[in-house]
Amino acid sequence: MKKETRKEQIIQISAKLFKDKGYAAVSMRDIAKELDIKAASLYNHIESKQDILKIIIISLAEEFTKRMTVIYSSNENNISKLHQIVALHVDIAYRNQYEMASLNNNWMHLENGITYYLELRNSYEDNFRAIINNGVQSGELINSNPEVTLFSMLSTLRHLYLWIPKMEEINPKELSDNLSKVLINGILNK
Amino acid sequence: MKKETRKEQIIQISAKLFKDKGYAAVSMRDIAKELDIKAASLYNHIESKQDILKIIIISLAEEFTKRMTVIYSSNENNISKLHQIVALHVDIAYRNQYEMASLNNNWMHLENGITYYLELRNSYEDNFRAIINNGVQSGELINSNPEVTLFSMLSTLRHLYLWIPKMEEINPKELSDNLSKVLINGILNK
DNA sequence: GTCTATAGGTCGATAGAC
DNA sequence: GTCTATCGACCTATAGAC
Repeated sequence: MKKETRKEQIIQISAKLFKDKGYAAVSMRDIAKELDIKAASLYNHIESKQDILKIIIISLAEEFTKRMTVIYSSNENNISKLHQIVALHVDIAYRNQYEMASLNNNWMHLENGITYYLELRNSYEDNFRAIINNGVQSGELINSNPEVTLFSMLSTLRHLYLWIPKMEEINPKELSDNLSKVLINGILNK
Repeated sequence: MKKETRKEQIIQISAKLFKDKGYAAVSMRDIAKELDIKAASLYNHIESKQDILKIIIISLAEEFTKRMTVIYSSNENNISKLHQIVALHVDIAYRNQYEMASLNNNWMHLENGITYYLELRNSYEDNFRAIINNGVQSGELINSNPEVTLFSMLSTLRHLYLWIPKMEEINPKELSDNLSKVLINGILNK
């Protein structure tokens, strides 16, 4: 197990604080206090408070977009792709509970990098939308409003991080299977 | 049509700004500028910045909890109650797009009133959970993990306000019907 | 890599004139 | 009901000693 660098510690504790109070309400003194150092010392490891936020959000957004592209480009059927999207979100949410909050709620505080973030998010959503539309066209999915289906699935998947801590008795595999059933069987044309 | 008081203007513009940037990132000067007055003038109409947040959140949380109690206590079957919950959220989301953001993302900044808010939210969630559990017991709903069903529905319904502005071509009735189909048919035991 | 000290700015809120 | 002026607290970030 590799030892965690000071920089990694700062990123991690910041993500936790950003989740609890939001980017703007967390001060450099708050972050430093959690690490038992003074705020000025943080600047030996990171460039600025903005720098911390950017690292948290962009690295996670890039992972989502890359893995979505892989799913979209595969040769599976569209129902199978939707199952894989659910599994993707469950996997990332379990390993990045704090970071997910910034992705959802703090991206508007990005100064440099907000355009790039929005490009990543749009690419992700476009692929998701295309899979749903293809599923409707092929008859795999019922012909209801695709935007509503997209919105419903995305809202659930993006906020998994809020509920995972409350569902301690369930493991990632079970959650993924259970969610797939709830989210997808409802839109199957059977 | 009753004329909007200055206080109502302040609440409304604050809710909009809180949605865009979050409570902590909005200053009294920001709010005042939108109304073309100085920040000091705001204090003739409201007590404090906290006061504004409390009014936004508590009034909306009370409406949710009251109307959920009515649904829960009615003599309809559980599927019908779930349809009514969807309609309730669609109705409130259309009329309170900005306020919904504070309910979801700014409640942790409440100083006085956070306990009351959490009581209202817990009461709401408990009634929702009971309807799902009753539906499972009666055989109306499939026997999957009720917490996952609750989480999935709540995540979608609580974030309607993010998508309503993007779905201009759909009206509230259509959205409610469409969402009911997507959310509920998936958990019907058929 | 941590500290103290501090620059330069913004914050919420109040006092008091008009 | 609005304004100007201002207080004291807190903010991010830097300089420079150790």
